[in-house]
Amino acid sequence: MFVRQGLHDWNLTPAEAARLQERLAASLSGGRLPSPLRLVAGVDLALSGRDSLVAAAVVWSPADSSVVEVALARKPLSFPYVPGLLSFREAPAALEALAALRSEPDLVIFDGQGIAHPRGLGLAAHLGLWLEVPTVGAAKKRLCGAHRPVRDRRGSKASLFLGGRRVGFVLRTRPGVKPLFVSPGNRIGPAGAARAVLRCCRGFRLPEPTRLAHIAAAMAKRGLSAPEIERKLLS
DNA sequence: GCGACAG
DNA sequence: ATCTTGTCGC
Repeated sequence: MFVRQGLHDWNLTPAEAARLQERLAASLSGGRLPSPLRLVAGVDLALSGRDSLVAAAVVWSPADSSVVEVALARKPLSFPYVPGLLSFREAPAALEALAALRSEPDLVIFDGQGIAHPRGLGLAAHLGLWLEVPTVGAAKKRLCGAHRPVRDRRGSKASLFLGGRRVGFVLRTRPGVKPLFVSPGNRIGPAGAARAVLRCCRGFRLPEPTRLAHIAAAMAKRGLSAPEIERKLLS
């Protein structure tokens, strides 16, 4: 899919990275949920060995719940894991995998926060600046923000507030399991982000695009080749 | 100083 | 995230 180039460098110090986030957050925009939603991409990464990351991008079709395409990318680790600076660690590999996709998804879901971030620029929001389609963050844990309890029914949600502003929703994608922290990345709003994620859920806690990307990344980590992984996911 | 802290 | 055994439930 189309990915912008050269917005800024990734090899920065933690202090520089935090300052850059505050500056970039100002360029984020809202928007409506694309309709129809034909193809949705999901991205997830896994540690490959002790010094590299493998990113997996899976394109999925909501219409028939089928996998359309899988792309992988492996990059050496160049940034430590620091809460709040996750994008600087995962973005290079994630962007490379997305750029390798032949199809053009209408939306991309990431395993992490969108604008529900201390400086308003979580993984999905940051990466959204390189893409021309809406991005959504669907994290398994809370990074920041406060919310009311969420009822135990599929689709139930509670607004996630940060600094007096609603930055997303805590969404129950499935009864009996912990809710997801959904927040818009770029080119979409909180409601659209939550609707998109719920629309991609098929009985599991995680939306299919991200769930499948997680499986693909885990297989790549174990040494399986891209063709083998795609073959297994397509079946 | 004491918690909280995406993956 | 990753390290790890058994265990509860459909």
